[in-house]
Amino acid sequence: MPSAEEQLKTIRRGAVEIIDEKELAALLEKSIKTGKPLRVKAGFDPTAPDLHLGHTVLLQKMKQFQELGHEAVFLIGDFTGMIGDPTGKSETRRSLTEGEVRDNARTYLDQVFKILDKDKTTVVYNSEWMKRLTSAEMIELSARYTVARMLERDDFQKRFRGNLPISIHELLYPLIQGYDSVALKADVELGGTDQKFNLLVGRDLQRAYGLPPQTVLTMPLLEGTDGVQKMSKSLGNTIGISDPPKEMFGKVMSISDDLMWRYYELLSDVATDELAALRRATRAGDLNPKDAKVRLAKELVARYHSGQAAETAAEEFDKVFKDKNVPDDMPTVKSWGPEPRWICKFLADNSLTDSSSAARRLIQQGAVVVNGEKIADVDFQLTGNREYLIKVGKKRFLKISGA
RNA sequence: GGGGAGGUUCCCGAGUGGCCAAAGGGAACAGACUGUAAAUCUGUCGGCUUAUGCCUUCGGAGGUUCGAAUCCUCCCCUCCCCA
Repeated sequence: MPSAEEQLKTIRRGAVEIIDEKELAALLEKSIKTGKPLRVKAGFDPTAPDLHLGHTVLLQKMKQFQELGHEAVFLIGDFTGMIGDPTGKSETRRSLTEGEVRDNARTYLDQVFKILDKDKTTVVYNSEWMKRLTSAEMIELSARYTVARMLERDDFQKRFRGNLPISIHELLYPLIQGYDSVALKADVELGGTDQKFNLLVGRDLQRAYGLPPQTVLTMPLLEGTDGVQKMSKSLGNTIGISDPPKEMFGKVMSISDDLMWRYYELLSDVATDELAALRRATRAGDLNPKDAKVRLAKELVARYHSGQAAETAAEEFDKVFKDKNVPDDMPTVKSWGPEPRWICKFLADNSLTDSSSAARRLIQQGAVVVNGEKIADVDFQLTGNREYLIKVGKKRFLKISGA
């Protein structure tokens, strides 16, 4: 096991806040001395079935703990999921049914082990202990926290002041999440910055139950491909971890350079020192930022697909965009009888464009290339029994194979 | 229960009888520039075989009118205030 100082360096990477870093250092020292790993907990709300890179920031941090020899406890908040985390919500969230929660939890686990080491991860469901908690115990738990402290939370406070409803069960959410830390005797809990309040409740409750308080480590919310807003499905700026290799590669390549470094820091396995070197080299002009980006894109594609898929995606990418060639694998349709076909309709029928009107506009914009020649005539006819290679914009290709 | 505001094209949002396929912004797409970068600039952005043309669209259903997103009736939904 590396020294406490070395471990801290890794742990600090990308972190927004560590409460309290001195405590954590002490925990690490102790763990080294006793040979007992720390229990590092992170809870996941099984409400979102589609994971994207934003969700993996925490997993990445968990993995680092794992590699340092600690115990990763992956908590599925199946019980709390039925409440719905009120964090950042301006209104009561719909509760999920048990079935929905179970299904979501399963997809989570399928994806999670692409990052975490399955053999070194403890998976727990908080329904395990929460379902057994008696009403009396629940009341006892509630007695350890006050309404005033709950209302310190920004979102609750705003709603309270704004005379918006706060259901009682929403107040229970942080309490239960905190109780999870009690039940698990967690040493460290990881969470996004938006989770800070909940994480701190865990600390308080552990103290209230006579346990040593956990260290809280918050990670930033990853910016989406636009580089500004947090990655979220509703903003359409996500890179999904089940995106196909080419798409994932392309999306990573199109992020800005600044964002690239952010992704490196939060998502990559490239060691912190090496990363700093990469950055220096780029700034000094010794390394083309594009090459740094390729490396990142390859790493991510390899993680969620395979090394082979990453290589292929990279090759295709250069082929299409750098050398402006055509990709190896592109959709192909068979040619037809002798009669000519109007290109606009053809493009629409083969979903290269949304409609023939759209195709017409694209032609007018000079975006349609047939067999290497830019088409200018919106009336262009494709002849039957002939081979064609059609390109629409930079990314859409279609091959018509001869008869 | 009472009072008020509102539902517009992918999203936000203007439009209150014809000049509206509907301002503006965002997203998206295309072109230029590049490192497929990002940023920027330009253009497109309901559909229709080719259109000073036709069709569909402004919560839903009817109605008034030569003509409605705009007026009327009923219905559905959302939000706010009071109780």
